[in-house]
Amino acid sequence: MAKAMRANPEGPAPGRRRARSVAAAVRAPARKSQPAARASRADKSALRREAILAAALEEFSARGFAAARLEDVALRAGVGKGTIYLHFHDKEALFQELITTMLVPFIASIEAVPPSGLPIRAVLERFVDLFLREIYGTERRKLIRLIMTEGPRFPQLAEFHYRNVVKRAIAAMGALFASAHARGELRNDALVRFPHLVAAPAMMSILWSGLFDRFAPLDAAALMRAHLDLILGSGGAS
Amino acid sequence: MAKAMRANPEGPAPGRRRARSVAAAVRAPARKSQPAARASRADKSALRREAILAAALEEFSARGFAAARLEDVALRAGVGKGTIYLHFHDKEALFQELITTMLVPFIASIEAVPPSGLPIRAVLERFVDLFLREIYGTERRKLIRLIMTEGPRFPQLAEFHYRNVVKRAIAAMGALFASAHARGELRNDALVRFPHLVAAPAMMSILWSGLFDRFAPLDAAALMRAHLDLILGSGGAS
DNA sequence: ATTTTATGACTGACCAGTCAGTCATAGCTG
DNA sequence: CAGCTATGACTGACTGGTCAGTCATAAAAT
Repeated sequence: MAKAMRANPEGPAPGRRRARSVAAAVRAPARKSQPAARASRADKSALRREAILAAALEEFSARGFAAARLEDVALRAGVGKGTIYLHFHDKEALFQELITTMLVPFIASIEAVPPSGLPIRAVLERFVDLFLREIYGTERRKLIRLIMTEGPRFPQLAEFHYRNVVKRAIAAMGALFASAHARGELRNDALVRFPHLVAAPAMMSILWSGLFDRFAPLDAAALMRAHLDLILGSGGAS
Repeated sequence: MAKAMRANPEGPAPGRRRARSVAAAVRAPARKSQPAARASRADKSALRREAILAAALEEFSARGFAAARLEDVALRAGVGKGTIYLHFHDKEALFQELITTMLVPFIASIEAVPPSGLPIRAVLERFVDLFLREIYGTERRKLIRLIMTEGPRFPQLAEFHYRNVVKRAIAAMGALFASAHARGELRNDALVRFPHLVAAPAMMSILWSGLFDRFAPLDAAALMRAHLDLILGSGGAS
């Protein structure tokens, strides 16, 4: 009895051997603007940190926070286990920083979108494109899923994400819908009262991709477009 | 260093002492139809099993599969740890049976809903009520969230759930929308092509309740009603 | 008394986090 | 510039604690 226990390994565990050391990549002096400069210690350190974060995203996202092993993270990053602790205080700090630092670049761009006088349809189409290109189509999708699945166990993280992403996005969307509604571009005030609704299919796509894509792939782009048709009442039959 | 590690305990861990033994409840001969009959072994066994399942739902849902401790499940169920192994082969089997047995009663009712000639709006309102009353308003909500969060690590479970719940529900909804569309009750065919869309706000409500309810409660009933207005284009302003 | 069921102390595996030792690099010296 | 030393980034074997699963014993049922 007592077989492994670690649910559904996937990938890394078995015959994996330490990813081709970052050291190799580091040694290559390929710095764009200063071609001749050797990688300094600071450069290498930063590269290692990045490698650890990328590896952590993979492992946490494949196994969940509790079941992910830091040794696997180290292995995947091509560093020793101890190195992780030179960059992060502990497992939880690594997790929190992973979420935080990978999301921060996006926080700025959330409200930076010009709410110009474009028709609501055009604005939403841009958001759909943005979502598909910059989130759904990248490893950021895994990040969002991590927040959704681990959030309940990390209240600080959920709160951070709420205050910095969700709340702002909802406020921005609400304003957008309010003005569109005032201009008579919406059939009713449902979206003004619950701007959340516009994002529901996006969340669903992300969840679906993790759960059912294996045996029932979902065309997220088509789904999102259909959703726009649905809530904005485009062409269509009948 | 090396402090506890178990992220965000909540509830049970500290000074908890074994829930008032089920044995006590079991001993009370309160059987409805056979008032005099002592609780038989089979009855007691079944009660214990139920208690374990209920406790497991609480623990798994609060901590996640990997971090939940079977000793806590036993404590909460008011039984010894060994007793769990009289009813379930191992931790994973307990988890899978939890999901499976608590969902099976619902599987039947999914397709049993009369797709009679009612207007689509009335049918959907019933579904919304059903969802709010039988899922969102009960501990089944935790079950659904568990599937969403642990599903990726338990492919069998995800597949079971897909084949027995999701696929059927989508098929039934699709048929419903197709006939409504044929009768001219829908503006376009978005819902016919992606019946998924009708469920997205329900999924979102469940996720939200686990993540953000603490500091930004969401009125799920109002959200669902607004969603119906939105996709069916009811009264409203403008 | 015998059989069935329940229990919780125990075991072994596992893993987060540590730290003494290694070694590449920065910087100094002649 | 070549050689040498000091530095601290890096490593992985190790420790301590945790927990799934077992099993000898106790309790209950018949």
